[in-house]
Amino acid sequence: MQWRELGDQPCSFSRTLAVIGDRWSLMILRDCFMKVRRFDEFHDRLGIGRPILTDRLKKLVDNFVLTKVAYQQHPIRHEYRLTQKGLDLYPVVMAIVHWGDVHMADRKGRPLLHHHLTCGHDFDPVLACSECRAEVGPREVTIRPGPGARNAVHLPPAAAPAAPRRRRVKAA
Amino acid sequence: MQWRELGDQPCSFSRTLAVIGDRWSLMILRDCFMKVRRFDEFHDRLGIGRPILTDRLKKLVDNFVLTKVAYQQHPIRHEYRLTQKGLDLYPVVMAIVHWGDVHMADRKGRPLLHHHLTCGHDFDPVLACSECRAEVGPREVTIRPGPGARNAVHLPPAAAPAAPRRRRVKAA
DNA sequence: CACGACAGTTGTGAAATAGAACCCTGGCCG
DNA sequence: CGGCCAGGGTTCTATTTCACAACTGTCGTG
Repeated sequence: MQWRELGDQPCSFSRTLAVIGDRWSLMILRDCFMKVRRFDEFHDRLGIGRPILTDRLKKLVDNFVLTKVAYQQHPIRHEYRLTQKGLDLYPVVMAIVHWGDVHMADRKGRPLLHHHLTCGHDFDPVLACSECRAEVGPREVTIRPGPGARNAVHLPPAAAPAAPRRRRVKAA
Repeated sequence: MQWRELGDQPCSFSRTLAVIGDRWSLMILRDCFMKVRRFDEFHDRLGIGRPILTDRLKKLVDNFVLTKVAYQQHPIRHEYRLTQKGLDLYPVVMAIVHWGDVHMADRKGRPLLHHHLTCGHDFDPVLACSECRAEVGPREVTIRPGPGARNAVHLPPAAAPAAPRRRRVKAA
């Protein structure tokens, strides 16, 4: 399977990866949330090759995650800003950062602290249920096909009992 | 910058990407959360080349995201299971899925629904503050260096006022 | 009018990938 | 007891993508 086929799957995860699922797109987005906006600034901070940066920025703009805004005429210069669609990636970025904080920090601790202006505390991002606000873990969730399901390929065995695990151990 | 250098940066985001930041690792993880465990099952569902699958599974095992468990002797066969470190990636996966649900679903709607067993409702994952439980958006958060910071490279201009944006428009 | 800032484009060689084919272990089947 | 099958890989090659360096072009300024 190639990159471009990913976006055609009936799976929100694949479709998202088709847009932001490569190393540089995600690094660019991280910087976007840190108020980085200009080509050279991305280039300097990321240590990325210019052609790749051009390509990724273009893809993100084409997918409406970023938008190009002129910040001056003479010569015309643009900066890249997050759209609402891009801003909505904040939970993804925060979840990734938090996992790194917990599992990949060195002895000295996490490189950054996040401060919640609304409540005034340093905080960790938590995955919560939109209905009951409790923290949600993988064990407390089941999935079933939604209106956009096209087939059962992406459902787990538990939700698709028609395809039981055929193990060839002793029985069967 | 190459892949392997990513993990050395003083940035939780980069370090996380060094472990899970490629297309196939993330797709494998998605399937892990859907109870997929075996080599051939990953292979069939993902449409991935066997050599790449071998490589990615090995990397995930080396990074303690997955662990290899024998499920039978004679011949010995293993399955891949999420470790706690791997299970902790649930918020990342859910955040990605949710973004896809909101922004990449086709007319028919989202392919999967998530049901929270604890409260009994279908739900959306929400990024909440660990301290006040309110939903958190990018505008309500500031960041500052933590104990593991090595330099200011990864801080935004707002948090590193020593490096003001030098724009060369009219003034300056 | 040379120089520097910004924002790219064009090359070229090095690395990663896709896809098919092959290998190994050990049951099971006739 | 020879062949076949399943599971889980490894080897091989052609293609794609990437990294890195150099070059282009527009202005504005000294």
